[in-house]
Amino acid sequence: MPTQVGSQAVDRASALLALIVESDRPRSFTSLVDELGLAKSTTSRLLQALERSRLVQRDQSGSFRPGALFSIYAARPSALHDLAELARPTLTRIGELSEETVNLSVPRGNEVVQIAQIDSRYLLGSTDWVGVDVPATCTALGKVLYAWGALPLPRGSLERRTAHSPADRAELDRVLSEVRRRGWAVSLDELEVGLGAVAAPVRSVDGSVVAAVSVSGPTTRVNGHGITRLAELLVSETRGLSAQLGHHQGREGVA
Amino acid sequence: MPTQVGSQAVDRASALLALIVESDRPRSFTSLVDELGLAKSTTSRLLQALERSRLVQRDQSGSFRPGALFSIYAARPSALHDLAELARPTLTRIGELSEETVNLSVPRGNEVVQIAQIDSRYLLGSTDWVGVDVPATCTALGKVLYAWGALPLPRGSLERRTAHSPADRAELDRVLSEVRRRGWAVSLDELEVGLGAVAAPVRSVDGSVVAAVSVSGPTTRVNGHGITRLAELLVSETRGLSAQLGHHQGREGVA
DNA sequence: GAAAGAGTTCCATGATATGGGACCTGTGTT
DNA sequence: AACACAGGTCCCATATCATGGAACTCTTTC
Repeated sequence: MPTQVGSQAVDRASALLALIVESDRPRSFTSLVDELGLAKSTTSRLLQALERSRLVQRDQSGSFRPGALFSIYAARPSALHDLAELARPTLTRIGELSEETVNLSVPRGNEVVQIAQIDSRYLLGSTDWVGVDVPATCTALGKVLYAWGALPLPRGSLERRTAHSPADRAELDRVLSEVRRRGWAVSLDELEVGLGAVAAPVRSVDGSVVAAVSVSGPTTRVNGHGITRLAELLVSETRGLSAQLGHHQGREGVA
Repeated sequence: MPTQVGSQAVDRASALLALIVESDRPRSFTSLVDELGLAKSTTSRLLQALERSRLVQRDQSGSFRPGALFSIYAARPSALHDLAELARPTLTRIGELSEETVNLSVPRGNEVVQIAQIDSRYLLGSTDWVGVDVPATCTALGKVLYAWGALPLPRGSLERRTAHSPADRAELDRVLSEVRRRGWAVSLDELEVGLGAVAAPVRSVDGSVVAAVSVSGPTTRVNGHGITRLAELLVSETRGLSAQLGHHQGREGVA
């Protein structure tokens, strides 16, 4: 099972590029040589080619970072949608296994933005469904994003929707540290009586939380034992998704 | 001046990739073949290699889009900083030519976030300086982002800081359409008496405005004739920056 | 049902990537 | 100062690997 027939040079260059993109800090020439085991001369030539095409660039110290083409891509308004595309298989799987509604959200400013939803296994349309101004402290997704600092904590008093919504800052802090401890968040009757949700974090290379995935449904189904089952499903699936984003277990970030 | 000595295959693959990343929408196999003039077989092989490495992916219809590695990169919290890195030469040049403070901002949520600043030609530290809760309608940067829909228009009545700040929605609308007409925005004594600024938009591949660059200083220097000079400088420099992001003149987007 | 279109696979050919080693350059060591 | 060493680039003969034409498959169109 050697390299597929076809394009050795391109495969090697791509491997270099992947290494550079997936690590969270610039890579030195030597570390790349060591990791891929290629000849120095070959590595040097390939990197020069990648540099010429703006796929990598060198920082002041000569280490390699993702190049301008990546910035160009990241500046596209649609870049986040493509994250949804990447997550699609995971979301679909969660939807099939749980038979509930699944959401993928990212923080934007002080708000939680939904970028994908699976509802009885159909992925919703193309436009972002911005959270209809729901108080994020009452949602499982919001709690996850708050818990790991992906979203700035709300200032002032908390907006509540039901008697179960977190009442004040002290209660919220308690809830969030519980979320961090367990690794997932839950929201029962907090946004609306009869509505329940469980959510887990998606992490990036450097361990920071960049998104959250939730499963939600009526509390007739989302309750007691069901919650544990859903949480386990979510945690294992989001762990896989995080790995796709280059996250390595055990790098849980500082926050 | 044929292809540099070294790596034909990698250069060609990179050219393909650049084409895919810099275009606004998925590219069909044939359009890529036509544009680069490579043999179908070669193109096919190279694309397969890129696909294998997650640098490109096919959508349902078989067209090519940037692959998961790009999403991985875009999900990094630092992705926007890298935009600043890309813009650095441009900002520095503006700083040297204008001898005033230069800022690069992007919209995030409902706010304007500064991601780079040049002050008497020094680039500021690493942390984002979030706009200290300044009402964006009183700033040149804010006006640019509002004018082309990069930032959702504020709801309710406008916060004012001086007698020159836009007073109401009607005035703001008038100002914004003027901004669109001219291609740049100005703010004089609107945020603080004695403070003046000029700003111009940075556009992405699809023509949408993704960022803004401003020059600001005391109205003793930023005034009358000086403003026109600064605006011309800004417009020509941001046009160059937009081109680096893949924007082509004449695609000014729909908004 | 034929024909055009889109894309992949095959294969002989030689152009092109390869890696060893020379070479350069900057940095710390005696 | 002279020296050693690591990090990196350049050069070049070799043969491996990419190349493009053509054959082939699958799908869409008329």
